[in-house]
Amino acid sequence: MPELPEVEILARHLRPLLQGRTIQSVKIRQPAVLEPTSPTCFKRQLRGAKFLGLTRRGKYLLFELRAKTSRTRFVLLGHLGMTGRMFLAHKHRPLPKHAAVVLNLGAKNFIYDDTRYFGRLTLDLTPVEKLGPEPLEAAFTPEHLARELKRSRQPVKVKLLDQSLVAGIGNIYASEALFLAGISPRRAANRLTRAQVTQLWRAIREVLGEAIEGGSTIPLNFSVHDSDGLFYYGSAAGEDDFYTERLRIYDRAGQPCLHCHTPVQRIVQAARSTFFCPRCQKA
DNA sequence: CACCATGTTCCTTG
DNA sequence: CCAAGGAACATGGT
Repeated sequence: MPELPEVEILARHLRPLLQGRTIQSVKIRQPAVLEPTSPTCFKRQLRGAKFLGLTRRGKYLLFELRAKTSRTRFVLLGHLGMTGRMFLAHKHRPLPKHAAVVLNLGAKNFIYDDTRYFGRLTLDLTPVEKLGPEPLEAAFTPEHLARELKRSRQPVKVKLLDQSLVAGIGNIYASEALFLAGISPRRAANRLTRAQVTQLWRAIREVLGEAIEGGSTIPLNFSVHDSDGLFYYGSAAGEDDFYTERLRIYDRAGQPCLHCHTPVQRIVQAARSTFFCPRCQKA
């Protein structure tokens, strides 16, 4: 469940579990997720390396490691795509069907599982260089947002998915932020008023911040104890209901708007679903 | 069989 | 060079 808030929650969860652990061996079951890094290069670099830290940038996870022989630091980049999960599990647990990469840490394995294999676990860091500012940090200002939106005639909803504008907003939170800001997703990015830009800026931060808080304070939303007593990100029974209950507009087509009870509309923009209230978010 | 799915990149077109 | 649109990637759920 990977947009910025979910990735942030995962990073906070994994950080203390990985810190100080050494990779004993590496199993690659789906080489495509390493691209453009080769399996040979990947194994050579990771075997014997130790986890020093873990940070997040947009929807990416940056695993900081120290190499075995050279003692040099390097970064392993992770991305969950649409269906990726990363978690620790006891070494004797059977691997999930779509486990793409398994890092043996001794008693436990670090598993990257991804049904559709759209995600990445790679040594290539170039995607991170193209990202815009972090939406919850000081570099993301209303002025930045205004300047970037001015350059585009695309619908504002589509533009919010551009990771070079601001990093971490995905299809769900784009709809959520526009709903909170009371702006139509169809409005051309460069035609928002100054007041709307400020509203949108505020809404983006509120929606993402709230999702991190909500997800991180309620254990059921993000983890469940497996038979080994280990945390497991995702796939908790009842999680989907819980998760969607927190969303105000996404996936609510036909249901009454929480503000005015007008039926929520679903439209398609850039081949992706957008949800909005035609009354609260007028064009 | 149809359509839908939390993402990104590549290719084409203008 | 840039903006914008669409296909591709691969698998599963309804």
